[in-house]
Amino acid sequence: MRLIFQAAIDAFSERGFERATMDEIAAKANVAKGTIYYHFKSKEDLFVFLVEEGTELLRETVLSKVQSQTTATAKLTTVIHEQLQFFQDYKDFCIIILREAFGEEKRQQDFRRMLVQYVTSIQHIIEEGVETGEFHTDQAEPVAWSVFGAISITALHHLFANDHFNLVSLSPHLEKVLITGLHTP
Amino acid sequence: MRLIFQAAIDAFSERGFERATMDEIAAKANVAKGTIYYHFKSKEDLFVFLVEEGTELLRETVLSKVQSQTTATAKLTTVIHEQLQFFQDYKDFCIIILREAFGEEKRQQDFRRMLVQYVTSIQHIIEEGVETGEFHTDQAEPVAWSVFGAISITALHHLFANDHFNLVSLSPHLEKVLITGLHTP
Amino acid sequence: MRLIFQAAIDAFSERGFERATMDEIAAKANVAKGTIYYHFKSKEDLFVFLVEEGTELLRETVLSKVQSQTTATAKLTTVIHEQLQFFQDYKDFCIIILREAFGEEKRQQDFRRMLVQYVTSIQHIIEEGVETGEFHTDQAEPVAWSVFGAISITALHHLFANDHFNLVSLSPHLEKVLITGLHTP
Amino acid sequence: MRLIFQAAIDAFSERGFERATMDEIAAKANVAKGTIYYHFKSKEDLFVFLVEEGTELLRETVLSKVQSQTTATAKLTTVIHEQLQFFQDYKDFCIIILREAFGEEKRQQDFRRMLVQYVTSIQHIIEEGVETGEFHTDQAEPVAWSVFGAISITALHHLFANDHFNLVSLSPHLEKVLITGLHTP
DNA sequence: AATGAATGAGTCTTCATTCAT
DNA sequence: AATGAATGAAGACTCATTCAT
Repeated sequence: MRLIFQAAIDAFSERGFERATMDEIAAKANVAKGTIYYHFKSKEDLFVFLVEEGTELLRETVLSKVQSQTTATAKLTTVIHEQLQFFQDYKDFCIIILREAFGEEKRQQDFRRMLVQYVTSIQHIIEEGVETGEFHTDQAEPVAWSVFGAISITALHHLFANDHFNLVSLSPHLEKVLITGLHTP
Repeated sequence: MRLIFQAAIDAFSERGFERATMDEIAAKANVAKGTIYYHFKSKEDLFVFLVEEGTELLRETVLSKVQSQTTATAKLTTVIHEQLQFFQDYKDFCIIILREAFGEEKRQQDFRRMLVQYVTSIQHIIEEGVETGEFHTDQAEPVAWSVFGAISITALHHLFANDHFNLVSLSPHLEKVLITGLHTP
Repeated sequence: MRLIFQAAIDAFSERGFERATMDEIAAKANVAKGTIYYHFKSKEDLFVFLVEEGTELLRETVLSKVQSQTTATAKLTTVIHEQLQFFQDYKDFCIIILREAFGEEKRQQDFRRMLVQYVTSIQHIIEEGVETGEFHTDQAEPVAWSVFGAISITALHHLFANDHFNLVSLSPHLEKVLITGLHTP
Repeated sequence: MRLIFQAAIDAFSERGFERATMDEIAAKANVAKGTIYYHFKSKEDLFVFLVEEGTELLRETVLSKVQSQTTATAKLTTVIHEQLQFFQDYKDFCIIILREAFGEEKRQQDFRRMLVQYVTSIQHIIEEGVETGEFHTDQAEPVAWSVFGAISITALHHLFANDHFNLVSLSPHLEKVLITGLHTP
């Protein structure tokens, strides 16, 4: 079961949902193909399960660290840092996120809903910052997506451009852009 | 040819490279399947051609407007505005960009190379701003990707969340995050 | 598996490698098309496997009978007789042999290599006969191919000219030409 | 027209009737595909025309030389020599002969009929030899096919085994086998 | 006479899913 | 619980042939 799970992450991230085959996953997991169907109703089912677990883990991992921070600024800094760390640890999963989150398929809509949950948490941090006077914006939603998009795409680019890049080292530069702003004070 | 081109954009953006079928594209274009193969060597070939044209158009559209600006700040503002406008005009293509830009397939690598060209142009603007003293950062590359990622993902989210959303209205909020910074002055 | 094998021999000999279709073979074998692909990687793979088995069988069948003969003359007579018998028993396969043995495709080269093995065995018999003084020639290779060619083409012609022709009855006439010679003593 | 003819021989011998494409032939002939259809009704038509011309040429070439010989032995020797020479000169065509002469397709039957004409001429020589007392056999037909088969297959083997082999040098060895016989006198 | 863009029927191949064991 | 042989629907691609120019 854990073997199948891991094999699926592997296969889906390496080749995407469509190109990954059940044979491939079975081989990676060292089980017979039928065994996968014993545990999961379908390929889609396996994929959705896996994505659910993944986004859940992302949310928990990042937000648990956030809670111990007091200021909104510190919280947002933590989000940047922890999301980078997560992408580093689960490179494969991070690829899946951006590859399969946009589209009209039911599965993609479900997936987007999970993502929205996560980004909404970021949005709450920003709204909190606005209330405390730390941040300044009147539209927290696009800002939250910008934060998420900036972190994700930057991470993804560096992962593909440079196999063993240390994503966390990007942290200060992302803080610079997203929190301080590019403008010279 | 133009019919095939348009049909392909349609199909690929609606269902992604894998799920879109040549039959589907042929039907949308109102030509026989063989006709597509008369003009393009393969599904992949058609896709690559289409993506090349698209990124080329994105680069030209955005950068032509940028050139008339004098300050780096004005240029970056223009990038944000024009890229949003482009995503609005070519919604379908913008979906393709993020869906198919990351992966190990040759096609995806080619695509990434084109994207890098575009983002490098953004990077140059930022470097220019650092030289003129407008901007402050010592790592223009991740910053450029952050800018691109923030715009793209935010645009994509709003396109899927709200069919007829006016993307350009996001412009000021993205400028706020990316240029001014979230922090209250 | 045996069903597929037999169906393939049938189809390939009836219509040749190119014209025979996997649908046809599947239908003849009474299995789903996918089943063939479960056992063989491709049409080519199936064909090569089948040809390998066939030439192997030809060699074994003919040469096992040859071994019990003592003189080279008796051995060559046996080759003629047994090869005719084999062509009679495996008419379909004998058609394949001459149809697909010459050409530049990899498959045809592989096939030729197998054929060469068989003909080399004939060549050894001739060389043996030369040593014992029974035969007289200084170039055993073309002689061996002549023997093989004479038997094969003659058999093939009679098979096509006359559906139920008894090939083995050709034996004495082939011996006459190939061993005794046409010339009146 | 001559260009198309030559291109077709090229293509058909290189890749066989099925694999050779009209596009390929058109390209080799440096004409548009439509032009071929202006001159020939179909691919089959082109092929049949070409094979007819070829066997016709083979028969004429070989038999014209034969006529000037007086004894049956000399005639048969000439057949061997001239057919080898023909195969040397028209290597490509000789490949086609054996590849496409056996099968149930109408075209293959037509083709076989042409071949039968040629081999019948050989048969007549043998019958003549029997009458003059030069040869000894009571079944001229299989003998004639043996002669044809021995020459053809031996030639074909040497053509594929050795690109620039001089086929005519095989002449004495084939005479040895087919006329004198292998047996030591 | 010659062209070459367009066609669509026909093939190979893949792969998620099922089911008897 | 687990297996893996069998399935067949679906999809990419090929290519002989046509026809308007």
